[in-house]
Amino acid sequence: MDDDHSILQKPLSQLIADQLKKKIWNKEIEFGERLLESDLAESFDVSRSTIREALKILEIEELVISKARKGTYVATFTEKDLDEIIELRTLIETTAFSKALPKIEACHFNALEKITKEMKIKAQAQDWKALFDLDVQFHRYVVDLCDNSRIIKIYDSLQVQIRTFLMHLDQYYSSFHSFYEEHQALLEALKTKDSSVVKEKVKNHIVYVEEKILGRKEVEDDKVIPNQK
Amino acid sequence: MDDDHSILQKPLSQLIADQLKKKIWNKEIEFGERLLESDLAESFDVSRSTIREALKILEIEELVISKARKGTYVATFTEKDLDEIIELRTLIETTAFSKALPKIEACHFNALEKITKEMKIKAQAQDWKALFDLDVQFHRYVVDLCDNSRIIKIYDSLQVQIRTFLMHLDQYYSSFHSFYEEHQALLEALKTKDSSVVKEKVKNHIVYVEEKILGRKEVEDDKVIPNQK
DNA sequence: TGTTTGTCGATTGTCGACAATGATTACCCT
DNA sequence: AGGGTAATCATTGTCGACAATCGACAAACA
Repeated sequence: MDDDHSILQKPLSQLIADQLKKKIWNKEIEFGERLLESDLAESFDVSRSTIREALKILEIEELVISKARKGTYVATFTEKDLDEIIELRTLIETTAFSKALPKIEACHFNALEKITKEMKIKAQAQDWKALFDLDVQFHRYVVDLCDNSRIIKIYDSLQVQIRTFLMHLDQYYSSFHSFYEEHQALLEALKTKDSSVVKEKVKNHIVYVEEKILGRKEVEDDKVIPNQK
Repeated sequence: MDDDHSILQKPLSQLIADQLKKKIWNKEIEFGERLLESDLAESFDVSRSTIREALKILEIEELVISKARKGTYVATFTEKDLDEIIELRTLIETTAFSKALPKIEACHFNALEKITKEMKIKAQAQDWKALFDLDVQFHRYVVDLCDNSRIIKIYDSLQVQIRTFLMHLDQYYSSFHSFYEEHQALLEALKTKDSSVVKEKVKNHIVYVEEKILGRKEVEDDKVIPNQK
């Protein structure tokens, strides 16, 4: 439907990769599904080489995995994957926030407050998608101040994976208002300029997201989460 | 070694990628050098498509960076990059070690002790290359127990980058014996099974490596080992 | 009947050629 | 002569075809 035969400034393979990503996010392509190069080439009306490059891009983003001579498949997310992602995100984000702390100026607080206020509006409008975008924006804004490109890159990679996972959930378990309050609290924590306070709040926030958004209860030693449909 | 007209079980592009990696490590290709697809294709006697795939593989490993329509270049390592890598390595490795702690059994300690003893031997033989391999082996062995594939993957990626950097140093500034002692101490720390002790020691160890191996601080009684080749 | 082996189709890997784009040079106009 | 513009050249992006390999099915053998 979206014809991209307009002026292409970006490589075609990149556009294809983006479209494929959207298709995965829109559940037009399921987890674990095999991505057949020839079929994709036909459906996108490009050559297989281009598809190949697009798949390599998605592989870098860890959205697909390809095994030699066995094809490439959309990455699957098990409970274990989710645990890993959350653990890593906690580690990376507490560090990034802590590192960003001394660099935060008034202007940054203003930007963050603007985002938070926008959240309040979208929460009242019950616009989940907008809220999610604002969420990403908020966290990414702070992480970006941490001055370590590798940490930022890892965060982005995690964000893509989280988004992919969220998009595949049938329903979200969060209340709109508490979502806004959470980020308000996060902002307040940042304003204390106290590293340990911030770290604690970030950790707390991620646990909150885990429990509320994903509908998980307390994390016990054994995983007792009925996730299968 | 060089002629790959034997039975290839792996994709040609992967072999090329490996060879390119070696070339970078052997300083046959310098940092920041442009990798011209047509030249590489000719020198490896394969098609440009294959070279392209190989470069994409190296891009995933972050050994090269490619800008659209501007070519791909060998990644450069500035002081800032080194700082970033060390910071990230400290974060990842303290976490991984700490997570691995409860999973370490007697058999693991045996394996680690074996590695450490081997280090002592190689230290006496002043075999730097073997020592370096044992070093990687030691750390990777523990990290592997942390039960988070994403953390392991990040660690591997860092290791590749560190190796790339080290290979380009003209000389090392470490004493062989202290190198062995460091890992012995690391092993002792692990045996305490105390998370904070381990984290502290790992942090300390990485700083040690930074200062000694990379010569960021002057070291009094150590030899300077020329980096052959 | 169960196992091995050979053949075939499907799919990925590799190739060389063409197209699009960026950089460089040569040229023209004032 | 200088600055801007058009021709050119080098290099990456894309293409369609061929080759190598894998998986499945069928045939031969015990």
